[in-house]
Amino acid sequence: MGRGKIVIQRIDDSTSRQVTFSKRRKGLIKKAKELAILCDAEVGLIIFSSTGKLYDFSSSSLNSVIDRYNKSKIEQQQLLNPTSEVKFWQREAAVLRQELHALQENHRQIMGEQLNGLNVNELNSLENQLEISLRGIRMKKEQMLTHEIQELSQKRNLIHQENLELSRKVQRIHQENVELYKKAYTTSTNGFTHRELAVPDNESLTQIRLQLSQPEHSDYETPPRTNQ
Amino acid sequence: MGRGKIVIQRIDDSTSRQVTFSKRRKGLIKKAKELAILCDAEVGLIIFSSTGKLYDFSSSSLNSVIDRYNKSKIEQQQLLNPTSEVKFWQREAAVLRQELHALQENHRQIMGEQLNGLNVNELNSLENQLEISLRGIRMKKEQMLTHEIQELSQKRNLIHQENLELSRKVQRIHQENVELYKKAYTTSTNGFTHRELAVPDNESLTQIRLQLSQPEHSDYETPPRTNQ
DNA sequence: ATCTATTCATAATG
DNA sequence: TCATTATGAATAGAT
Repeated sequence: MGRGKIVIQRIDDSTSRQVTFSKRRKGLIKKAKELAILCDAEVGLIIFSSTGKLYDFSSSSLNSVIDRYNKSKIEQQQLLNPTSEVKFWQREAAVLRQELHALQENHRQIMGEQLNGLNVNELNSLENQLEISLRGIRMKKEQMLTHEIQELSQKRNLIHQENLELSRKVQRIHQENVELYKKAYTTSTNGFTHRELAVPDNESLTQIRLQLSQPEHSDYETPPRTNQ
Repeated sequence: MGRGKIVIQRIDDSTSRQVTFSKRRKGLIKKAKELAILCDAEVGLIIFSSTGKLYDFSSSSLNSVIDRYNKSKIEQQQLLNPTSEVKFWQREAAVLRQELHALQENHRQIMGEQLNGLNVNELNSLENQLEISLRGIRMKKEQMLTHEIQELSQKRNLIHQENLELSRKVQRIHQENVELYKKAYTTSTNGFTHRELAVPDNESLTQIRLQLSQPEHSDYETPPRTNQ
């Protein structure tokens, strides 16, 4: 790319060699930078000119890239030297790395962070996915509420039953008392006073019934939670 | 670069994020590779995908790049912590490294190893440089040869002079002998025989002269070398 | 995985 | 180093 085509071989003229070095070094570093950004890659580049001058570039820190390179090389050697256990865990790690990566990617999209690269279909699919999730969540919620309502209803019925029984009990006791009272009244010849055995009036009995049939209010403020 | 412009931020859609990661990772690694080759640089690249998978690239070995990086970082820390002696030597080393590098570059070019990147002007300049060097070398060589020739010439003259003097000496001795002979011949009345005093002929005298005028041959095989 | 309309990176140049 | 521009390369979006 230039005024003319060139063959790739050492440029003999030192001046034009230096000029070309300067231009191409700049271009190379630019492209390395772009690759790192565009493709989310980690890139390290080291250049020594023919006069020994050092130029370098790294998307992060060159030392860290070199460290990673060395580790990677060691890993590769270990893969060639197949100690089964080491190999197993390396594969395991590789698989996990992949999965993690895919998941992170998906998560970012779900969180609506990077929707730039998606077309309408993909956006629709993402929307549908989210709607399905939402529907599932709502269904679950409804189930839970329905269940809770049923439980409360049962509880209420139970309590109502108890209430009725208690009412009957009270009625019975009342009746008994009335009869005792009548008996005592008709046989008052022995001179005893019977203040303690006052006959309760109907109003009092009704109050007792009402208190029993009213459930405790606190039961509703902290409803029982179903797991999941 | 694509059907539409995109903003550089994390791609939310995981599928397209992965697709983009795959494409861009490939592109980035390709460009890192090209930079290393084209510019003679040392490059290390480490990529971890968002799922933790490791991908890497290095122009040499990632561990060596990381080591160099760590050393470089330690150096930088030491530079911030200015123990004067340490600092001094570090600067010294840096300067030397630079010089060494420049020199190596130059040397490679001079040796004609890598002329691909040079234009015609640069090639001309290199050619000129080499021609100047060559001219210098040739000049020096000529100087040396000229100097040697002069020396030899002087030597020859000297020897020729000696030769002439010796010739004259021989002539003189010959003359003396001739005269002695004549004297003896004319006064042979005492009965002595004079075999020992034979008069030498002209041919013999000439032979002696030639032998003296011819310089020793070995003098030429190991000529005297001027320093520098 | 493949294709292609677009945007982007950069080689060449001043 | 800085700015500009023509061109090839990378890649986003779609299939």
